[in-house]
Amino acid sequence: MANKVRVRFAPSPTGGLHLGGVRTVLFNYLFAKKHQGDFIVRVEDTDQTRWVDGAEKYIFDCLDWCGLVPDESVIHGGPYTPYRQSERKPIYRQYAEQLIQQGNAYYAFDTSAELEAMREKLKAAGSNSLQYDHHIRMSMNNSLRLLPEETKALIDAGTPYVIRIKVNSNELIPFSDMIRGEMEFDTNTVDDKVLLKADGMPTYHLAVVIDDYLMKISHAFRGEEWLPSAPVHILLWKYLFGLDQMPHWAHLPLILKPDGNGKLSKRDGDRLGFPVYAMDWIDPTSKEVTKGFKELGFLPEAFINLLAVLGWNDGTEQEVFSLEELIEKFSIEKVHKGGAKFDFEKAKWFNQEWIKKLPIENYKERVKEIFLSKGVSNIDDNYLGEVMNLIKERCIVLPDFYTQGLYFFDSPSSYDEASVKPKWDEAKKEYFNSLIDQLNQLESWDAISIETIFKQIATEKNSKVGELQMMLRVFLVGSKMGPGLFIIAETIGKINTLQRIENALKVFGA
RNA sequence: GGCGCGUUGGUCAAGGGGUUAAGACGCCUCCCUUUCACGGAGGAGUCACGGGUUCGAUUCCCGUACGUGCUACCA
Repeated sequence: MANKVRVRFAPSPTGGLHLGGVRTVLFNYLFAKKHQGDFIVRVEDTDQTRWVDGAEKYIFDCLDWCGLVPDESVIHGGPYTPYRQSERKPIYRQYAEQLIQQGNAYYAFDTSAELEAMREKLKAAGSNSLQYDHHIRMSMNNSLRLLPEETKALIDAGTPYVIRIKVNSNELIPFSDMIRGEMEFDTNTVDDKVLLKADGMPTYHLAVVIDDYLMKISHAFRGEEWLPSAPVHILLWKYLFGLDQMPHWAHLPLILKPDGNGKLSKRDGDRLGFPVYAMDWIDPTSKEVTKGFKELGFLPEAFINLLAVLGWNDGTEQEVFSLEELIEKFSIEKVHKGGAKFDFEKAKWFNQEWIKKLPIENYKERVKEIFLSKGVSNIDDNYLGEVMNLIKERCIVLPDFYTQGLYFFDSPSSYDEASVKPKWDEAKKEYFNSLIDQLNQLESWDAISIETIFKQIATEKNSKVGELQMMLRVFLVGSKMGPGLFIIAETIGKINTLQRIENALKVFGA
């Protein structure tokens, strides 16, 4: 395993891709790229009952959006095809049988009713453990207790069975984690996990070990929720391929709910009003849409950035990192051990930073689509670019370009009357009428010239410039918002400016 | 219940036996702007608790509490 760095992300196609999932991908990816290694995506679809149509494609779409491109996968190909576990089904049984030959596994014929009865019995007896383990396996319906010919007869008769690992009692399993350091598990607390299900599919436990071996995975990153089953995987490595072949493990901390009590779930996003999935996920049966970061107007650069610093930092004060910087600076040793609560406010801040940082060309098309979808047509690309540069520092998510910039495309549909009316009088009216006259004669339409005239008339009429500016702003924009007043006038052009002042005069006029 | 993992401000976090315990988000005040932002200057707010070890613990050790994960023929 001292060879090439090879890591894998192993999602189950069961629905939307969660924040935590993307972060796992990201850490895998960063580690691989930092060490000139390979990033593999293997689809773990061994549970046919949970398989969801479209989920696999959706996962790859998300990775694509994030810019985390696999080197090998179901759709990218590679030397270890197939990369979908359901298509590798025949491989697993052979290893399960090998374990039985070696005495490290056994056939179990217990029905789910029998298993339940066993657990009830243990519970009634006040047992601390409800597990299928060395305490009870000799009283269950399996090949350990049955005579060989009885087992054979059951199998020949087509009785459904599973294959379980046989975990020896009183063994200590040392385990080294790149993030958590040295640990030890007591096999007395580990149960005889099912390795091969009755339908012939492997469980996760068997499949990861075999595929990680076959695909020559050197480092395995996964969520902390897998830590308790690590001893099963280690035992499997020991029995099947040897511990020296085993990848280095790293168990990532969990991303928790902002308000405490558990790991972040899709439900929390719905409840608290923020996305949890990378992209919109449409449930194929219910058609229910779960909003994603992308559709809410996040930039992939920001999304990656915010995920990277949730549980990791480089020890400096830097917080804004590009993917390239992350690859360069990432180190697994600096990943936190404790879980982190997700903070949507901070997430938005990252997006704002990236909107300001990136050239608008990076996201202009997406902004254009937003305007189009809101019914603003005939958008000139150069004009849109001008507008975007003017307002980008007041946008947090992409749709803000619409709310912050609509007046560059349409005249105000209403005015902030409360700001204007109390100060409106004949003198103001007179002022704006001469402003119209003077602007009409203005030859070069630029912010400085407009401002010069604006102030010149104010001085002549002995009026307060500030108050007039506020009014002109309301006339042009509709409310007290936006960048420099005269640059707005310059941008929307002479005709629009004069038109808007006249419109406003009609409203506030007499 | 059992087993695992964790615990620095409201949140993300740096740090690590002796420090005024960084920084960021959020919040508050002020400046800039007769707008909204951006930007700038300030402010409030923290080492879970109890024992050790030590001249000295936020830092090391042990407990406790709390949080969290697992305890499926799900991953």
